Amino acid sequence: MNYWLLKSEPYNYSYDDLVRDKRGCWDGVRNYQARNNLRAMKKGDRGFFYHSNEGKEIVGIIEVIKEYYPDPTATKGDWSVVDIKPIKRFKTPVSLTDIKSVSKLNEMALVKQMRLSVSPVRKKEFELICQMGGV
DNA sequence: GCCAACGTTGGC
DNA sequence: GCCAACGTTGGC
Repeated sequence: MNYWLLKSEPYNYSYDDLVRDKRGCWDGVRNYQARNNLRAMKKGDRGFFYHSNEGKEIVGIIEVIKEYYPDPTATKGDWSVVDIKPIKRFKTPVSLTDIKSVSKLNEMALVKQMRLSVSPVRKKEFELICQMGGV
């Protein structure tokens, strides 16, 4: 199983919105590297849901429930989406500041490549952050 | 609101 | 194919 991190601005789409909807379609990605990461996702993979701009923290865990298919919101270009569902909300959200303060986590794309909206997470990083989140 | 980092575009 | 100009993201 692989692990991922998905960024969303909470005023566009928050973890609460995903919980309310029961499942969500991760659309609107317009960056090749992020798209390629979406395409590498397998059903059953897990990921973090990160709130950018407001909060700047990982708020919970999601699971990929449908592998990539064409982005219905794309009028041109070759873009993809996956479907996800919420798994568990963190007891304590893990902030970017927290992540930066842990040297083991400083290799994460979240830190090194700030603007990448869909990025891979290593198993050890995933497990450590779950612990930090109280899950 | 500012601006650094980075991606994209287009002239040459 | 290089690179300057421009646009966007997202932390601060």
